[in-house]
Formats: sequence, structure tokens, C-alpha cells
Amino acid sequence: MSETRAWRTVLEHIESQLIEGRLRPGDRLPGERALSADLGVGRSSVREALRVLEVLGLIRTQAGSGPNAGAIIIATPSGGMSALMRLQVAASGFPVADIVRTRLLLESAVAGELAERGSLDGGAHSPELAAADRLLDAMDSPALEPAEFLALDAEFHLALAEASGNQVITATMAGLRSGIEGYALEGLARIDDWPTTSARLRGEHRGVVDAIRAGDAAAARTRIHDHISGYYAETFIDHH
Amino acid sequence: MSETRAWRTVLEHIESQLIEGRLRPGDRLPGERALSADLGVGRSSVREALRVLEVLGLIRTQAGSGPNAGAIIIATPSGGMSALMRLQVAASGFPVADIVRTRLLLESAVAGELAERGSLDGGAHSPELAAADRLLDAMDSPALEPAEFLALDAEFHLALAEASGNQVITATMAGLRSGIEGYALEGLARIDDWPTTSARLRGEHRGVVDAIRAGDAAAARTRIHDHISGYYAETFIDHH
DNA sequence: GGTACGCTGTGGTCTGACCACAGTGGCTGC
DNA sequence: GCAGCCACTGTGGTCAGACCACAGCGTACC
Repeated sequence: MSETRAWRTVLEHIESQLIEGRLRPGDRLPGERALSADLGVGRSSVREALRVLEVLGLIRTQAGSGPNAGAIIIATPSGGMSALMRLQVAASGFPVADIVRTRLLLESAVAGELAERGSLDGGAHSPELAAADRLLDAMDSPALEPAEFLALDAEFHLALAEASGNQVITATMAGLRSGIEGYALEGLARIDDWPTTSARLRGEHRGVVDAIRAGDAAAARTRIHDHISGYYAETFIDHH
Repeated sequence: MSETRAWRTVLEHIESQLIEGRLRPGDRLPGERALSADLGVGRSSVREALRVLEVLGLIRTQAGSGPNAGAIIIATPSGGMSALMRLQVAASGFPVADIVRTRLLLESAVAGELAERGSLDGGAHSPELAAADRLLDAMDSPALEPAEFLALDAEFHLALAEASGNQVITATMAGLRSGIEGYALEGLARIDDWPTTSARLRGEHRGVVDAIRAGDAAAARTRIHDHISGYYAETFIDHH
């Protein structure tokens, strides 16, 4: 009980305020000095707790004065998830193979669900896929560096997750992606014939979206699965 | 780049050390004072970074002297995932419905995979399911408080994830569980006939494990899906 | 009326100090 | 010679105070 470290009490205090609804996204937290005085802890302890909230994607801090200054609740989980995954991968907490397998699982499910939903509401031009379409076109640009292509590729997969409307899945996929980003870039060097490879990847992307639009859930699942596992099979060969 | 904040410097330094393999799980970080001097930042900034690493489940800190003291790399992602999910749910970053849907997705996949794997290696007594079996037996105890039952229930589901051997999924499921734990406990109050309900839940659990042992992937998927969605349908009725 | 200046409060950082704690090793008593 | 005790040392944990840069606001000045 009294063993609780000071920054924990700060964290728990803020968490309980959130649960009670006394703090909501957009709200501004009390200043560090005020929190310090209210909770009877040092300002440095308050800062340690705030730092955690910041990395977890819960708050944004801004120095200065005025309504935009201070610590403001934002609740954007993707950033926190990414930091967590990246560091855990770096510390061997998460094997890369497990990340890829999880990604396979989530993306197949997302693609399948999108296809089913799309076929229900008539298909055609779901606005959710607009972002994906835009990225698809951007990736067709011939003057693209491989690393730039990869960034767009990542955005494309993320756009699919966002289209699903499930924020947990979206944030998780953003995290997974971030965790293996280093390996993906590294794997680029193993690709001999980039023009051919990128053309194939572009075709696979279109295939996935087409299957979704056609409402063919099975094909959507299979295609995205093969797309992802194919890329990793090609680039991650015997990586320690 | 933007004006780097001191604690970011520390975080990036440690992350790069991890990536380069100069730091591995089990290793001990330099002392706070040493890091502070090496990186040219204040000790408070070092502490803010360490606090982040601690919450993310990357290090464990221990005061005192000797080999067990200091900050030691542990890489246990479940804790960090749980903290992230809990806080994001509290801050409305993650809708509960999205968490449940994600859980449905992951657990169905895990159960199906376990069933397929089990049928391959002959089924019978996979050692991976031993923990699940133990929890199943523990849940049969009639003198169990609902909250205790719920805790065992959570462990059971986690044991299935662990049996899959995918650490990312295990950590994610631990986090998801933690995120909705408050709601699950709250939902307990809505249950009128606990003996009947718990008996049904126990039966469903056994049904899932039986299907896995029988190598019936389709049944395993369906049963765990119905089990989870059934429980939430019962307890989460019109929760804002 | 408009502009420039200073005031004020915010986070960001550093420093130095003190505490509690856990090993370590020497000292003491037998 | 040995066992047990205790001060020492280094660690994280915490606090208080100081200073800085910055953003907004109001006022005084042009």
C-alpha cells in the first residue's frame, strides 16, 4: 500500500479520473505543479507519470500558456502501440515471426470482413476504401524509391484496417508494422529485381481491393495472406 | 529534426543499444547517474525514460546494491500491453465493442490453430493444454466467488493463447482482457442466476478444449466464438 | 487603431540533497 | 578457525528549488 511508488499514485489518480468520466479526450490536465501539490508528491514524480501517459498515446504536452498549453488528453493508441512493439522487438520480447503471423491473421480477417460488408451494401464505391485507392495510385508512380514505396505500402495496409472501423485492430496493426519496420527495410536489400517485385506487389494490392469490392471474402482473405507471407518469405530468409 | 527532448535521447539510446544487441534480456543497464553523465542529460530525464521502459514491460528496477539491483532488461510485453489497453479504454481511445470483436477474432484463430496442430501430432495429451486443464478443474470448485471464477476464466483464455506459442497474440490478449476487466466485473452484477451461468460457462470451456483435442478446428472456432460473444451479449447489454 | 513590448504561467531541464534498501566485507566475539 | 554481526557503499526513489524557452494576453506606446 504505502509501498506504492509516487508516480504510480499519479498514474492511478489520472486513470480513475478517466474512468469516472471526470476527464475526457480534449480536456486539459491540471498543471504539473498543481498535481504535485494536490497529490502530495514531488513534481518529478508527476512528470514521470505524465511521460508514461505521453508515450502510451494518452496525452499531448505543449509548453507555453493559453488553452493549447499543458497536458491534453488525446487518446491516440497507435503511437503507444508502435513504441511498445518496436521496443519489445528490439529487446527480443517479440519474435519477428510471431508478429508476421499475427499480422497475417488480422489482415486476413479485416479483408474478409470488408468484402462481406461491401457485398452487403451494394459494393461499388465504399468511401472507406477511398484512402486505399489513393495509396494504390500513389504506388504506381514509377519514380518511387523502394523505401518510399514501402512507406506507402504500410499506409495501404493501415488504410484497410481503418476501413474496418475497428480501432483496436487499427492500432495493433500500426504497432505490428512499426515493430518489423526495421526488418522490412533491411529485407529490401535482398531484393534483386525491384521493378519486377514492385510490379507484383502492386498487382497483389489491386487484387485484394478487387476481391473486397467484388464481395468475395474468401478470395480477399487468401490474396492478402499470400501477399504478406510472400513478401516475408522473400525478404526474411534465415534471419537469425 | 525537432528539438529533441532529453528523455527521448535516453530512450533512443537504449533502443539502439537493444537493436545492436549490445543490450540483451537479463542485462543490467548502467546506473541512472552513469547514464545521465554519459548522455549529458539530467538524472531526472534519465528517470523519465526508465519509467517509460518500465511501464512498457522492458525493464524491472530494484533498489539496493548487488547483481539484482539496478534496471534489468526483462522484455515482458503483457504488462505494457495491459497498461496501454486499460488506459486507452479509460480515455475512450478504444471502444469496448472493438476490443470484444478483436478478442473474438484472435481467440477463434488460436482455438482453430490449436485444433489443427493437435490433430497433426496425434491429439490426446498435448502438454500445452495442461495449464488450461488445470484451470478448468479449478473452476469446478463450487466454493468459488464469481469474481474468483472470472479471474480463473481470464487465465484460462490466456492459457489457450500461450499454448499457441505466439507471444504477440498472448500479450495482446492479456492486454485486451485487462482493458475490459472493469466491464466484465461490472457485468457480473447483471447476472441473476450465477450457478446456472457458471455451469454453462464451464461446459462451454470444456467444449472448446474437447474440440481442440478432437482436432475439430471448425468446432473449436465456433464454440469459443459463441462462448465469448454469448457472455458479452449477456452482460454488456446497452452499455452506453 | 495598430503594433510592440513585457508579464505570466506553462512544460522542460538540471542540480543537489536526502532516504530506504540490499549486498559486501571486514570486524568482533566465541 | 569460524560464525555472526554491523558499518559501508552503491543503487533506485523522491523531493525541493532553480532556471530556461515558449506561447498567449494585456497594456502601453506610437
